[in-house]
Amino acid sequence: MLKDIPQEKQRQRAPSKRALETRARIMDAAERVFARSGFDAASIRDIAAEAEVQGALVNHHGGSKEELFWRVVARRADVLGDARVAALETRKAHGPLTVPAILECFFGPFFEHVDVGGPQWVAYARIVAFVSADDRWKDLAAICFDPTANRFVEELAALYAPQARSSVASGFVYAVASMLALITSQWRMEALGDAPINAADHLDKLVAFCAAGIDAAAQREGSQTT
Amino acid sequence: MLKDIPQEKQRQRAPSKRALETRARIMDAAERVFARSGFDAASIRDIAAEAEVQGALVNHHGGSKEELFWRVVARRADVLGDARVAALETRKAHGPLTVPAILECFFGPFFEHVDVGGPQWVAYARIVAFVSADDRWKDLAAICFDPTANRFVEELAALYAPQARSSVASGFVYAVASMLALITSQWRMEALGDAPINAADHLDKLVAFCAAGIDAAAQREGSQTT
DNA sequence: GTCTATAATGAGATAGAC
DNA sequence: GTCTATCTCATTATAGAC
Repeated sequence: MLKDIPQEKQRQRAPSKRALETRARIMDAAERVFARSGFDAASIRDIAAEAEVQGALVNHHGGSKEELFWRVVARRADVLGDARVAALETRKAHGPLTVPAILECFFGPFFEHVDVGGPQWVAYARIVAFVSADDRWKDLAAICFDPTANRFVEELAALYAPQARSSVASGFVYAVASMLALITSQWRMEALGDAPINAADHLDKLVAFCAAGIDAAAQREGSQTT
Repeated sequence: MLKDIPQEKQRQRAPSKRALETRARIMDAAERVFARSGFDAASIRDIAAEAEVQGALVNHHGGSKEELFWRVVARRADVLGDARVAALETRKAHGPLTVPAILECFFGPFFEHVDVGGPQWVAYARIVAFVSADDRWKDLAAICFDPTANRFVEELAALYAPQARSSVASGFVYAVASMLALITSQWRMEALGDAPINAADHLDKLVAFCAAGIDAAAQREGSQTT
């Protein structure tokens, strides 16, 4: 995926071990700072301070601020996209797919990474929410997210008549928006619901919400075939 | 609503007509610039240029950059919140409410304003998407959006058993996220769906998606009572 | 690969004339 | 209310020593 970053310079030699550690520390720091401040409010200085390195090193390892942002997003999008497609393949090998099953393959790897990877993956999720809400990152989203998204829309669309395809695509975008809302707006759900939230229930409820929604939207245009 | 803005200064005299026009022009310009750049990337200078006034006038009429942002959001949130609640009251007077009916009262006034008000309301919608995705505007969201949101969650929750309330609240947050996605990510739906989108169908599909989703999520916790 | 020092730019805000 | 001019500050990025 990194090869898709415009003007990505090809490195001539393998970086040293120390350089790799420094680089990883800078990427992680950038991820956290971008997550809490957004792209514009984040400064290279903040990132350098968070990584406990000098400012010039951030430019050295990450390139310009914008290149750094692309790298931060692409790094995890790669891993996550592969995990999602793998989950889909595995599920498919065990029997016919359903809408909830497909959504579980999309949401599941994400929440598993959040569970085991902790704050870094939550930070990534917040960044994805920023990227999705802002036209300015259209190209980034297209390169990093579209291949996986297209695959999932195709699997979903296969469950309905051809004329329902655009409804299914809309439903999938709503589902992604809902998933991101669960990450960024959990406090809001708790405030409106007058109760703290059981984390374990959340994924199930999200799947139930989106599966029913996609089915209802698709049924308006064509009948389910499986 | 403006009274809720911290440190809002009470004016001593009614502003002149010219001042009102200038002020409105500045607010509209700020709305457009904030919508396309977000808060941090927008500059007072950009806003002044967009409004065709001098930079100092923006500070004079809008206060600090952050105060200006609050004002821009609060101005429309007020109008929209009232329209939504009014739609709900009217509907309620004509018979028992349903989930789709409640959602239509929430979504409808918004899309009507977008239709008649055009670009300024679309700009507002994009700003709301930014506000919703960013923790930093929690207080702004709580003051401007929560009263209306609470009212709608209550009406929805009244259709289900008490223990379903937190599921209904989650579903409502998902619904709002989906509504914003329709504004900010329509291009994405069209790209994934391989077809341009019929604008008139969109509201219906959004309602169908969210109503089915809320019902499914709520049914996991309690049975519908009406 | 890492660091110090600094160049070059653009930001928000205000003082004070009209 | 409006405008000009400017203050003060923080930013990104790089040059060059080690």
